[in-house]
Amino acid sequence: MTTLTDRRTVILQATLDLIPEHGLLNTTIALIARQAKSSPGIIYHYFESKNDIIHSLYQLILRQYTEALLADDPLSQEWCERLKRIWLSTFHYFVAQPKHALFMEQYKNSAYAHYSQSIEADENLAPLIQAIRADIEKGLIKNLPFDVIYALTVDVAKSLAKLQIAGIIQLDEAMLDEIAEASCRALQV
Amino acid sequence: MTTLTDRRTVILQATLDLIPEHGLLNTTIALIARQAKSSPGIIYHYFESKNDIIHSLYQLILRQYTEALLADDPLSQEWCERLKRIWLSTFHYFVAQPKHALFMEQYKNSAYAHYSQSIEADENLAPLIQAIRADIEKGLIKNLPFDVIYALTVDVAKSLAKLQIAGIIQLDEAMLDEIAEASCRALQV
Amino acid sequence: MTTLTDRRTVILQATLDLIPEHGLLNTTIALIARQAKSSPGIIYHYFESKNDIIHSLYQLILRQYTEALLADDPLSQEWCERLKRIWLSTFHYFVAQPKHALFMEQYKNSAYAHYSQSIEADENLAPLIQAIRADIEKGLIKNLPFDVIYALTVDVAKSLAKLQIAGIIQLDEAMLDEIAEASCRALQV
Amino acid sequence: MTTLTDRRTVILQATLDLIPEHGLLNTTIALIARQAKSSPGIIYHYFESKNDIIHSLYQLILRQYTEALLADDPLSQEWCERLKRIWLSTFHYFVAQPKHALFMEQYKNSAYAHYSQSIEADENLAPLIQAIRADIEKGLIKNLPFDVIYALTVDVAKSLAKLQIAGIIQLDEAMLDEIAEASCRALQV
DNA sequence: GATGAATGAGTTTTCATTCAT
DNA sequence: CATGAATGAAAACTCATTCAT
Repeated sequence: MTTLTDRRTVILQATLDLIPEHGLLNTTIALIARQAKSSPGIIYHYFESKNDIIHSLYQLILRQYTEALLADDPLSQEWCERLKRIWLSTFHYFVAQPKHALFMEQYKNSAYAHYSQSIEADENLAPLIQAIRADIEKGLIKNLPFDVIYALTVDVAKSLAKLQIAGIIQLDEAMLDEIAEASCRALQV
Repeated sequence: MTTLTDRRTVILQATLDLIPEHGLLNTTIALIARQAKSSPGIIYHYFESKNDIIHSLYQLILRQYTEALLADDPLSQEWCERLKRIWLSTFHYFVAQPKHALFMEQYKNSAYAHYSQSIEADENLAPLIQAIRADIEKGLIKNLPFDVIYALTVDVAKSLAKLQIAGIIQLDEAMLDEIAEASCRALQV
Repeated sequence: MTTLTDRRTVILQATLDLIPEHGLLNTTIALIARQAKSSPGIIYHYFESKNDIIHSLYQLILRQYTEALLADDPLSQEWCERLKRIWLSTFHYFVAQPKHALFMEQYKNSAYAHYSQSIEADENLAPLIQAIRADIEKGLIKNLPFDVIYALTVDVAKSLAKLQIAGIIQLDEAMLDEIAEASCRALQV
Repeated sequence: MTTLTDRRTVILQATLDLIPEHGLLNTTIALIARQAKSSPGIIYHYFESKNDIIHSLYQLILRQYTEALLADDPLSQEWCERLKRIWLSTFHYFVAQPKHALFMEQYKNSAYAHYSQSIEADENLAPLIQAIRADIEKGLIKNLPFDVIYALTVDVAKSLAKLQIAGIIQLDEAMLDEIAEASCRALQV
């Protein structure tokens, strides 16, 4: 028996399947409906608008990514290990979930995400932010805005993941470890 | 007397003025025509399609950026100084040309840029790529694909420039220098 | 125990509650179902179509109005008193039942009421029509088509009732009596 | 050479031609376009929305009606003659322009006219309202709100015009004069 | 009887592109 | 060269109606 959550998920999955190839704009409701083996009308039974679908999908992916990140237990680590875990978790997550990486990129610079704000506002990341703040206060890593630290670690890992997905580069574990290691050095006081 | 190049430039500038605010999708030909104090019809005299406008604008901005980059003479520098110049030139260029930064983002994840390829293919960057290759061969910097080096320097600088433009962070010259310095350390053998 | 008539009535009442505010068009089956604490499906058990609901509601209201009209015993009156009773009953009925007045207006000029015919065809009004015919034959009131007499009395009363409902005018009993009186004079030979 | 006004008029006329038969709802943009021997897209070159078309048409018809009314010079008449002229002008206008009568009815009780207000607010009618006010002050006609007087004259005339258009009644000039005369008596002090 | 998910045709609106002037 | 009216193929979204449960 299908539940409300199931149906929503099927629609979100269909959307996720289509966006990397078609783009946000060309992923029409009709296309989503067909991919979900459904009809345009029913989509509006589960979502208010195309906007709602896109935002819901964004939230879902963000939640899954942060869960994966925290599942790797970066909180209980020493500072450099913590940064490396964040870096490597991010890279591996998006290489494993290429559609997530591609969707996030599509989303970030679309009309759907028109308000730009600090990632510090993201509640999912709260424990991580606190841990890093503590590292800064202990004088272990440079006193930089969290957005800068994020850009130097997560964004870099995500961007290399995309290059790997696209087949442009092939980074092995040793190289990855080295690059992750570099982010420690970059942030080290 | 207006030349063909002039008219094209006016149209491209109008497009650039509109996209950061309206987005690629909502920057319609009619809007561009009005901004360029022209008409929809004449735009098709100078460009084949909206696609053509977007791509031409992309090429123009890319050329201007690489010119700015090379104008800072990174080629004749020692390896770390070279990387820092690339980093700082990129940051300053996009902070000075916020519309360029915003357009590039809009472009990168749109239906217009659907083919992804290595930036090594970019002819404008050829001399820079050669210089860095030489640094690698001399064993000064890590043996990484150029795309990775690019991601660790240019992309990071561009991404921080966008945060600065958005007002989310405020990096002063000292901090910038430190972060640029960090990219040396990150790539150092 | 709920009877078929009960359920139909609940649905019609729900429809009547919604139409004044939402209009005929925006009073969707889904909305009616919710208002009737029921479901879209079951509505089609009691009515053939939305059309059927609207027409049934129209008939119901028309019947209730004519009942109220005849309850005021205009038949046994002298001609002018009769016209005044019709006038005043109509006015008071629609002021007391504002939703009925508003529905009738919505209905009259909708796609639902596309066939226009003489009100003389309305069986409910038969006794009244006969009484007025008799008045005409006795030479008491002008020899005008019944539709004209109807327009000069009932329609005017209904239209003033709507103004009163809307709060545009405030007619007291004295004024009402005077206007009703005027309809006698208007029809007097 | 066609002017902007011409094109707008053609579209409004097409709309007016369709509404009596199809109703407001079923007069789709596609239908209007076909009737105007045009295309859906161009409609939006001349009007902002379907709403805009409907409202513009309403204003146009209202203006034409009030012009016809004032063209009959009711202002320079003695009070009863004035009322009769208003009555007869209204009747003849709508019999001559049946589509106008039918459109006005469709409009009045549609989602397009959602705010109801006193007709005293209608600027076109200002001189007429003043003349009637003066009549009231001179003690010639009853002291009633203008909306009531309007309902007793214009609305009645319009409503009989519609019956005549529908072929339900056939009023000759003598009868009309008599009914118009009756509105004097109805309003006489 | 009752539910509400599902359908899909139909509606308004947009916009790149063309072309008569 | 230049204009801007005109086209028409989508797109998002709605809703009466059906039907499996």
